[in-house]
Amino acid sequence: MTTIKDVAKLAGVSTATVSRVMNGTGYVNPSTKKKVNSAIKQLDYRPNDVARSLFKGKSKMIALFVPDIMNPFFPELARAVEDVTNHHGYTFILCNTDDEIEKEQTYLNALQQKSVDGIIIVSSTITKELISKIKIPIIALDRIIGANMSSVTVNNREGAREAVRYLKSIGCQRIAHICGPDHVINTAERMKGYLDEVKDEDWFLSSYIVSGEYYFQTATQAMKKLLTVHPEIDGIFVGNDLMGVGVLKGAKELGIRVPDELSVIAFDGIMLGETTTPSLTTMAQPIYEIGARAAEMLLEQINDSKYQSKREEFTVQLIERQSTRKRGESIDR
Amino acid sequence: MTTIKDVAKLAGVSTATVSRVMNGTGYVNPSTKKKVNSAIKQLDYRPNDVARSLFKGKSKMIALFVPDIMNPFFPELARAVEDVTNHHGYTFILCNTDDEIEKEQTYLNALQQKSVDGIIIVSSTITKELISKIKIPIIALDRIIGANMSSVTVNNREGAREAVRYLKSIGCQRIAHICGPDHVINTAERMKGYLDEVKDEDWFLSSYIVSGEYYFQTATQAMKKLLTVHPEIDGIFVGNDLMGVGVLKGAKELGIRVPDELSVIAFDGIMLGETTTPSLTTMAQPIYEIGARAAEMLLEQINDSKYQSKREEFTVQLIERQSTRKRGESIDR
DNA sequence: CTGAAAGCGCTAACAT
DNA sequence: ATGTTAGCGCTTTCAG
Repeated sequence: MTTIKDVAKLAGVSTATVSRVMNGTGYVNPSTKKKVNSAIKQLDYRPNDVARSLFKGKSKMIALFVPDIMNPFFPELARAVEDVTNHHGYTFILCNTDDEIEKEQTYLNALQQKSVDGIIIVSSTITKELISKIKIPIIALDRIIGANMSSVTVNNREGAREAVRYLKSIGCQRIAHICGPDHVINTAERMKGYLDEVKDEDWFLSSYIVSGEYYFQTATQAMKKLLTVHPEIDGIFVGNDLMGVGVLKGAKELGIRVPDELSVIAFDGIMLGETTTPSLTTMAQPIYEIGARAAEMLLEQINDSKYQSKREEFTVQLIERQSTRKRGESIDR
Repeated sequence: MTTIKDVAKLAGVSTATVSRVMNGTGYVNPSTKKKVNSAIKQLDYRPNDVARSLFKGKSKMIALFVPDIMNPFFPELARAVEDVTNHHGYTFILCNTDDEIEKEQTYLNALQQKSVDGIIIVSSTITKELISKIKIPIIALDRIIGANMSSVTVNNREGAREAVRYLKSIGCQRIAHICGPDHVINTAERMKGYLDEVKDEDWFLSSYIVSGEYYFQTATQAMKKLLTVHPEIDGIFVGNDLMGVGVLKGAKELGIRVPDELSVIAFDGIMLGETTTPSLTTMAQPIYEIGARAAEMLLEQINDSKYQSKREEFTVQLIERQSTRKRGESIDR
């Protein structure tokens, strides 16, 4: 490996000078600068980032924690974070935590020991105590963690309300909800939104709410059980798209026609929802934007000593596709 | 940040001794070991990995290059690599290259400067020259890169043949192929397999082969155009599952019933293929296994100075689902 | 404008 | 069995 010394020797200057031209710090005579640059080129020299990191205590790396990389929502999010961070010269590290606090703990330690500059976290299990022990900048994404840390989220509750209102507006009379896992804050928020709209309806039953655990297969099962017990259900608001697709699958298996007999709306707006037939109506999050915004905020926090933590909330947007239709409207396919 | 010096001071020993107990190298008196360990605990000391890396020239990090993180195949693969590497105490870095050689180049440099210990690469664009400049261990995954580097792949050609033979065996008379992008070696292999089985059939036309570029939407378009021009087609072998789902979508839009009028088989075996209705018959790769195996090989190569490069090929397996059915068989749904 | 030298935190000879 | 010391490759005072 060629080092700064080799360059210095070849250019006939000191290592300090080489460092100066590399970093553009301090004055250096144009002619020596030329010599140095040509030496660098000649040797195809690249500075050792590890040595740099050791000196600076920074690594030019940032990490993203996601609970489930197999849920397409997270690759889309990761993609955004990666784009932004790369663009600013950072190396991006993706960590899959399975929403297990032990894995989060392990990653947190490992990354800290590597002088990672900042972390974006999607987590429901991580605790404030754990975070407070970490001195590096952290941003919460998709789910608020608490404490006074910055976060980027969407209006889950209002989005859920909108979804349910939409179902009502197209004539659904019995609306159920397939929710996510208990411990996820989004689950609670979206459920609140659902309840806001249905709890005073005379048809509402608490057994209209079942959990699909944010998994495809679990949602299929849950949906089938639900519709078997409650065949009167004609609309379902599903907690995320992955489960929404599971519900579509369950309907097919039950011989229930979507959207003719049952309207389904979900949440997230991932590409998966466009692949099915019928395609999935959904409350779409601006996935790329929130990922990108979180990355930008993290970079601000890293580079600005007097950064103030803030919470930003984005709005979800209804995307009507084929899994919902006004009651009684004709089938034109 | 607490350093080894702090620990040494508190324990009343030298930093060398602390280092020795941490690493379990050399002799150290049980009683001093105790003192050191308690000092470590008391200070909640964690060694600085950057300093370690600088000294050792190794970072305990390994990276995986994938061409498209939005294709669910790659998260599944990444998951496997991550599991294995974490299990061995390595930090895992996922790099999305978009199959662009510039991004690969950039990542390669960045990672090398960070003393990354090894890289697993899924790439069609990377060149032998680029690789040969890198001195760190590299393994090719999913696609052979050439040179004499280790690789983990599947029997694409034979798998493709099997897929087409299966289509024939259930009575398909006109079998088309939606292939991936030109530059991907898998595309070529799978196409060869297809051609092996159909090129001598009197019905075969070269216009039965169209590209879906490994994208969902492109495949949908390609499929619709194909079936419009060639309505006689009754079987399609699709280059991967993502496109397979696109083909299913296209069929729905065209009003072609799958599998009654058209049988569709794809390649990969990702979870996405189970989410659709009909679910997708496919030649399933052992995704997790090949990812895990590549990771293991990389670790071998990192730790074994006399490692011999090798190529391992796994077998794909037919998974019959709902997108294929024997001609003339009754519909029981 | 440039060089000498200290030091980031750790490990591995080399002494003792 | 333990301490001393010389780096790993880089950056940044501090001199000149």
